[in-house]
Amino acid sequence: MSVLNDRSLEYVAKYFKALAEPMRLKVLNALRDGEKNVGQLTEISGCTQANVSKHLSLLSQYDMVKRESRGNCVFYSIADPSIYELCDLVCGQIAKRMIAEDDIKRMFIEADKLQTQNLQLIEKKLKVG
Amino acid sequence: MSVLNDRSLEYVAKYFKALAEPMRLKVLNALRDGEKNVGQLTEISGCTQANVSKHLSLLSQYDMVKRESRGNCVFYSIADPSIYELCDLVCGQIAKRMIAEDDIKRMFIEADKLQTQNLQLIEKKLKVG
DNA sequence: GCACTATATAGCTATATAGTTATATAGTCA
DNA sequence: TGACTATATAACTATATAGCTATATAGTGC
Repeated sequence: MSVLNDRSLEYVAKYFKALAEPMRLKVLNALRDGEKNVGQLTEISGCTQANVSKHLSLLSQYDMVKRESRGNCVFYSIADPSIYELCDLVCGQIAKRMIAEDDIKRMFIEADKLQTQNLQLIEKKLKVG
Repeated sequence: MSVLNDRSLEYVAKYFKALAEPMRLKVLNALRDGEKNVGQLTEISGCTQANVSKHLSLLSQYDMVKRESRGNCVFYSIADPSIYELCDLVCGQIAKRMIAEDDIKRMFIEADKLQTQNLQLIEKKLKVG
């Protein structure tokens, strides 16, 4: 990075920007266990198909995902596994930051499991109360 | 990343977003060789002092930089060296992408040197013409 | 106290883009 | 061909923020 000029910095920044949207991370995350078509990704992401298409278009612009149309479906898969390295580095950093922050620490350790347990607890309390 | 819920994805996205601005990358890059005060960083970045302060504030919010005031100066330094790991990973990816793209390939190899040479060539031509 | 320097913040404008709905495009199958 | 499905794009709105200028805050030295 020491020899990067302004134009290169812009390029690196744009690459990070591609990873700086929760919805795109969600899509990338969904592709961890193999290719999926736009319809599947739309269902997983919970937003509109148009929006997913737009995000996928941007991700493929940066060669992060690979596009392959079969029949009248289009399948996307991870083209650049180093994306996950990036994400894991960030997660590690964030986790470290959170050691002292009890209220959000839980986010990273089996967060979804805890969520489910909490929901069950709330349901129980509602039944009792 | 596989167990991250929506809230966590937002958090990771925000972290990437902090790195997704050329000016902030420039500041972080300037801190590679040790701490600098706001005045120095203002000079290096080439933008207003107010803007630099705002970027530094955001970077310290994510524990990327460390703030230390001495006298009536405030010195900033890198708090989290893994930022450079991230940047290098991205640079590696981008460099790989560019092998086939001749027009922007030069960006990464002694880009600044080439820029200087070009400027000198232009100056020469202007003197001749 | 006052003058001076360094940094941070407030208020503003301009721009980028995530999300939407509606529509266009491309493939399949009758 | 036409009806249908899947994906991409167009046009728009709302929001976030990078940048600016002006001002506030905090430290130093008289």
